Amino acid sequence: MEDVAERAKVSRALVSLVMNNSPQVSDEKRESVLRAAEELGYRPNLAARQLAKRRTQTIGVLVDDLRNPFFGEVVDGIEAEAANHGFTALILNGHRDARRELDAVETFLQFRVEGMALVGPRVGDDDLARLGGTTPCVVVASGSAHPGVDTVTTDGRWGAELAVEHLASLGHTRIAHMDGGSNVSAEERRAGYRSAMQAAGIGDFIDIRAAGDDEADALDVIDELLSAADPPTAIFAFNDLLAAGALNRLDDAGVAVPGEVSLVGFDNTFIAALRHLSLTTVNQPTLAMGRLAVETLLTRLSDGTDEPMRHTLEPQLVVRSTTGPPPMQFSRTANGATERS
Amino acid sequence: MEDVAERAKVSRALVSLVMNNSPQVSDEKRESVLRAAEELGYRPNLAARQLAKRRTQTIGVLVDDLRNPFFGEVVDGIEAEAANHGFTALILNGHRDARRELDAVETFLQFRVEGMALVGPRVGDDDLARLGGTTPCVVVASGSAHPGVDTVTTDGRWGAELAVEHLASLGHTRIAHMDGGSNVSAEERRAGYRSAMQAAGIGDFIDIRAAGDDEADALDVIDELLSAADPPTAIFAFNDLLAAGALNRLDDAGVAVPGEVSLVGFDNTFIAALRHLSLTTVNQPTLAMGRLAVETLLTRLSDGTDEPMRHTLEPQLVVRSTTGPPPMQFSRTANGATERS
DNA sequence: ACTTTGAATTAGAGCGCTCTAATGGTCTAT
DNA sequence: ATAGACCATTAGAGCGCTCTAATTCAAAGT
Repeated sequence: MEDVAERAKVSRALVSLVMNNSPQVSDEKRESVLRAAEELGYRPNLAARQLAKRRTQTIGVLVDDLRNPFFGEVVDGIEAEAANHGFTALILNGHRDARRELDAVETFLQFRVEGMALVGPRVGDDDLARLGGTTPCVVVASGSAHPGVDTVTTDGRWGAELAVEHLASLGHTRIAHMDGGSNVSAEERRAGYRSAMQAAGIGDFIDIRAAGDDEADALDVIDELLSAADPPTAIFAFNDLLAAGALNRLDDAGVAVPGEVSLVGFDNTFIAALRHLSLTTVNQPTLAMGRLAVETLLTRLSDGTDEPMRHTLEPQLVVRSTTGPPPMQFSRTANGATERS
Repeated sequence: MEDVAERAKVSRALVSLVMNNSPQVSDEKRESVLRAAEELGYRPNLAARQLAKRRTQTIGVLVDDLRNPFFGEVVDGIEAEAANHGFTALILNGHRDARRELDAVETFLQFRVEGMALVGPRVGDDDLARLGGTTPCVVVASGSAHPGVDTVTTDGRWGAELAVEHLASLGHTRIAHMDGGSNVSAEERRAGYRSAMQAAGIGDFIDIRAAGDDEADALDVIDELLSAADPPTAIFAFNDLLAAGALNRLDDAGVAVPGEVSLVGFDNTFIAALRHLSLTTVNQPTLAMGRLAVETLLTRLSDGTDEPMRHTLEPQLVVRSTTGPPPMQFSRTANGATERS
């Protein structure tokens, strides 16, 4: 910078003004500074700038898993909106592990990011609240009951209800749920599953199996389910990846979908839309979630509100080809009872 | 930091030493500094540290597209290896656009990253070389002919050859290639396709169609291909996503895979492994590529070598269920000519 | 002519840290 | 005792920038 100033025969301060394109610089000087900068290949040092400015114009984005396209889409939304507001998004990977998430957050904090968006985090509520105290922090796609943290989520309970209602309306009664295991948003979907099962009058059949969020997590659970005394005729899976894994295993076992078992996923990632899977699923408006996350952060930055901000978006059932009526011997009779024909 | 020093009744310098856990600090002082830091919730300011240290211990990772799980896997490898060496990986998204990639690189440069890994970049060779001059820079999964840049790739030519050989050995002669369009690695795979076609003695049937790298890019091309005068009996697609899109469209059109048309993808992403797609594809060792990318960067940082480093990894054909012999009327006769029966 | 106004420019302190060289202290060798 | 060696600790400059307040200068007003 020194050099640039010298070459353009101005002061360092003027160079700084030009670099931040301040309006109060004469065109003449601006030109000559820019030229000098160009010639010297000068590029402002972000660390120094941040230090002096005492702000970083940066938000941290923690992603649970880069392999899951769902998160990719959310992050796309966040990045786009952040860029709109002149912020840079720093992406860090949580690797589906609470400890590594905490490390990443620590890194963000040392970077002095102005806000953090945690996309599908696995850290507990108390940790979240502690973090939120330091720096604005919004949890995306994961939900948190803690009053100290802002959230942007799709209504998981509602989404689960949509899935179960859909299955129930097709005539299913034995609807099992492969849940998200330790995943934070798993609880909501479990609750939705339960309430919808009750509401449909088939609460007796509630069957929740601990699974996970990855294709591999589905395998054992499907085996269990198939070998149960009264196997389900429909399965509602925590997410699309899990559903895809389930589909694999069902196929292996020679079980027809939706002929013998119906299957519903969650997220509406592009893999659900692949014609050969054609998975019935619940859509989450990923891009909107990303945008909203950034807006929430910015509001929090300007406002001094104390109350937590909760944005809950509407899920949407996307019916494709993995759901259909249950096989005949399990279909529901007129009086609502289930019996073998 | 001032406050911590005061509270622990030591100098700022000592706090610095503790924070960088220097061995030459007495246990007593170390304890009391750590305690003071804890009590005050002190966290070193990374920007200040980087400025003073004149190094950032950071590498920039530019990803072409966060939605493509292939890139997610490569980035996972990079992050893991970077962490092993005490580096933080800054991830930025190129959004499949050369201009935005350049912006991202500019950001990296301002951050003074010590090295950059460009994963599947679309920027041209000349731009790459210019960047590489400033800061060590390795191109991953994209290839570059320019002597000034290091690369880590899977041999795309070989991979394409494997795909075509496989199809040819099944008896296909009309093998079309849906290429990667403007994608940098598209050229290599085109070349491999060509040479393998020639080698198999079916060079006359070479048919390359400009497509892209996304499911959507496949649609029109498949329509074209199907309505051609002499439609192919096999298609080699630039990547799995494109192949998945092709599968969709073929299904729409009522074309049986592999009954009427065989299909091969590239990358061996998890979607290829999904039983319902069960896509024959060419594997790229993603994790290894990530690790190797970081190693290359580190070597470049320590060594003062001038010559470019090129790591070319071995592709592997993964045969699944989208490939089979061509339909009877197109099968090859004993003398190697193709004719309708 | 002289002040007033305002715009363009600059000097210089300070952001929070690290690093070099200097300082003080303890221990052994002479 | 005294010098030398060695360790833990500290003072203070400096990293590359921004920002406030001060300065300069030209045009306008009286």
